[in-house]
Amino acid sequence: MTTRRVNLNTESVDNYLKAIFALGGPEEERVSSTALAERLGVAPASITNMLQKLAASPKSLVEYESRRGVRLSPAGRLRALEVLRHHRLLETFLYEVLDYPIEEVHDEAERLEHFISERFEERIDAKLGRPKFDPHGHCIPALDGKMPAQHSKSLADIKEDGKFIVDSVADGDAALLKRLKAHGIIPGARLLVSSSSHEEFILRAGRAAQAFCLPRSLACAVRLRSSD
Amino acid sequence: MTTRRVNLNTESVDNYLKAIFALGGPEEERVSSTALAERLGVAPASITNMLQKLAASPKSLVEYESRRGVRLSPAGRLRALEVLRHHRLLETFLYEVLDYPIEEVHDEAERLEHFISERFEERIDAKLGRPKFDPHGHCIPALDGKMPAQHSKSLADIKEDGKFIVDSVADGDAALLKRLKAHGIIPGARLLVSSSSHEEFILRAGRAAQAFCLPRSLACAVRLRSSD
DNA sequence: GAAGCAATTTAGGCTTACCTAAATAAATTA
DNA sequence: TAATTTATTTAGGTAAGCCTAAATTGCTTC
Repeated sequence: MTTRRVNLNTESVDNYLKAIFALGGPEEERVSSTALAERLGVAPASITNMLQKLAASPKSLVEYESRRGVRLSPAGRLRALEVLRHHRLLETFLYEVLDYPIEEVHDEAERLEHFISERFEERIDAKLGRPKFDPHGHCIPALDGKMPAQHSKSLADIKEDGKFIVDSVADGDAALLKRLKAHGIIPGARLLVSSSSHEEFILRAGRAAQAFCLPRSLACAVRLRSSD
Repeated sequence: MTTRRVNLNTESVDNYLKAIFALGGPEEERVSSTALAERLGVAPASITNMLQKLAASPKSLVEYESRRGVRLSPAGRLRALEVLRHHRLLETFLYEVLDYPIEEVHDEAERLEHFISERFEERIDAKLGRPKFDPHGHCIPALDGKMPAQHSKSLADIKEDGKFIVDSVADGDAALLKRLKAHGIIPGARLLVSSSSHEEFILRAGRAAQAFCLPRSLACAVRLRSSD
């Protein structure tokens, strides 16, 4: 029989919690092993194993029932938000203070988020003037885990042409991010959206910028809010 | 039989290389397993094990002969210096940009040095104006591993009373560092050294500062150069 | 209601970097 | 030189966090 205890303060556990948080969505629905396996790039069996250990641990971070998926417990949610806070503060810091190009902040933050101290977190937060948003337009959770409600909608859900403000852009795909930036599609920009076909959107930021064709499959990388 | 290959890009290997570099001294003498074990806080058998793997690896980072100690190869030395560069740049950055108290920079840098990218290194180096010394007065190795020769001497080797300039202070012992700072004993300070007994030194920085009694056992934490 | 299928879990392995205990080698002392 | 002490290495083991292959479970669908 396998051991029943885990050390909960590992990079690995943090990544599981982050993934459950992200996949659970705002409704915090149960997340399946398969979805987690895909997200974390790990075999489904490894997921089961880790979830069993996490659930069996005294400090319960997740609620897990065999074959019925996982959810974060309040403690797990708080931890996930702490890591997210680290991540987004780091991204902001790399962008604002160290002049990283936006498409490179994610990977660096992804590595460092696990290793910075509370003091480091506090100091960059102070240095940046307690920012509320990272350079992608994502909001930075407060120390107690609070985040203001989201009022943006995914470009993927836009049904008719119109004018919007870019709320945020996804940080995972560096190449896409670079192209979006090159066309002026950055948080806060005015954006003219027209749907050329079932395949793609045509986007134009400001009037100087060239039009940009974005396949619908990537449309979820851009979130919008109405332009007043 | 144990495996003959190691992944050389691990935090652990970096720490071994750093320790060998530090213990070898400027003459780069062979370092014993016991000394390494003590420095790294690990059982002697674990040292033997790791050294055998390191030595057997194709990319030879160390020269190791059974029961005769280890030395760094040129490649190992370069790697150790890269890590040392990371460490000292980070310390400088935490101190100058993030306003850390000097006694806290070491531990944070010790953790982060393994995870920052070349880009991060370059950016903090640029931000700091390509510094040559860290806040403890230690010189920062160049990208190619070069370091200017040291012209300081340990307080422990001082035989007669006199006036000196504080060259550097050791970074490992936070409590001591804090006390030294409180008495004005920081790199660049003028220092009056008198030897009260076989047990301790009496140190006075500037004339405002209070005298500070430092046990001889800790004297190696302070390095001096002559005051012109 | 049985067959087929996809998702999930169990079982058993591997690697890394540690550990302890026992064996061996080298150095010191009598 | 023989005996003792100390340093080092060998041998065998552990915990994490991953893996693959082989069950198993819980649906669908006929």
